[in-house]
Amino acid sequence: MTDGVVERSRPRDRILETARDMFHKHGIKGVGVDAITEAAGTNKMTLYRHFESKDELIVECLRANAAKAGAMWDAFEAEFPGDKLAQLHAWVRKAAAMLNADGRGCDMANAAAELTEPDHPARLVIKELKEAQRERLVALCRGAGIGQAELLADTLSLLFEGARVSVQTVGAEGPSTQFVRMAEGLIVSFRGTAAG
Amino acid sequence: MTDGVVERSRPRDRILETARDMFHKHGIKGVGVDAITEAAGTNKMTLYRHFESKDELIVECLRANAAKAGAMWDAFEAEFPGDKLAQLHAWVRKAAAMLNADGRGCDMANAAAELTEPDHPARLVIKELKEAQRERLVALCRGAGIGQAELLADTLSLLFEGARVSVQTVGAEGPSTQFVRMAEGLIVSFRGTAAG
DNA sequence: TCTGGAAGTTACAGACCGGTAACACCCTAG
DNA sequence: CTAGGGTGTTACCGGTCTGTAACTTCCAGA
Repeated sequence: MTDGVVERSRPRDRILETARDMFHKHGIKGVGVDAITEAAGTNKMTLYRHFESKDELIVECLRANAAKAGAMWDAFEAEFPGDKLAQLHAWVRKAAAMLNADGRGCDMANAAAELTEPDHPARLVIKELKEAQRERLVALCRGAGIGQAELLADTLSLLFEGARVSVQTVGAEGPSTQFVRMAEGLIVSFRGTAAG
Repeated sequence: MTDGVVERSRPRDRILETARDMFHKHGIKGVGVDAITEAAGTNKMTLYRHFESKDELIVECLRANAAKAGAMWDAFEAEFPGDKLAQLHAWVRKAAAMLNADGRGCDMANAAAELTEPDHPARLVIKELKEAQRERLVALCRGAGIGQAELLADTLSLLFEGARVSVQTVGAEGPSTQFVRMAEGLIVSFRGTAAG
């Protein structure tokens, strides 16, 4: 499992990585700090030497997720330099792959569902990342020469978000199976009305 | 607040209604049975006389949500008898209204995010309701004379689901503002290719 | 070799959790 | 009037939660 992480790395990194994994699988309120530290091969005191509270650990985990997502966008640019349309199609493929990865939805969305306090520190991070992802998608659509770039980006964004919660509720054999078809169809449709 | 509910009704009904409200606002794991019974103007013993466990209470709350959703569909049929296309547009309007109701997403989806155990009794109820809703939407699309009824229903379904999590993460001023425009556009587009 | 800081260990505090036992009460149906 | 079921009250159980204190161990760098 996470033994590879446990083996050789700093306790802080092991805790962060283990917490990300366990929060993803079991939810935030479904995992205690004791369970995290034990799975990370360390102990609670060490956790509290590196993170001042569980809430801060949660925030750091979400930030780590954001960083990973950012790397994904960079990979699109690296694979298809300058070709924004190709990058957009790469995003569709990547999104579809995420749907089949496991039955769990987006960590950000799940965290938002669990952390209901309006002033919880995690909510700001969640909003920031989601807005950043939206801007990335808008930039791709605009760069691909699509007229109503914002509308297409928002539509694709909602579709993907919906597909992720769909796999979490009815499973991978539900409406989410049509995601690629929907997304590609929308891109074609929006490209056809580029002058709009 | 819920005082209207507390005033004159059976303890079981008060508990159920109060639990629905509190689960919706604060999440399932964010509310204890003590808080529910206190808000419902009763006590824990009475709760456990009517529900054998918190899990059963959760399931009953979700079933009550399902019943309420069913009533919504019936209202569409009552308002536009036989006119499936009008009912479909009514669904779009109703969905948009839900987005602006409060910052919380779908109770079913949120519950699925929180209750990660694969054999949790609530997961079955969630899946059943989501599938029932999908069938209702497919029936509406088919009845409206749309060729690819399943595809349109799934697309609208994912859009709505995505919009609900979007308001929960970035707020009501995010991509979800475009929901009606997207949905109406899709309906027009699918009607245009009815022969498909 | 010595030292200082990071990490591990054990125990604990205080709160909350879901769930139960025992008992007093009240209100309605007969 | 009386009997009984639904309800309220109090106290409690065992477990888990976040977070802390005090102490020991280890290891790298000077």
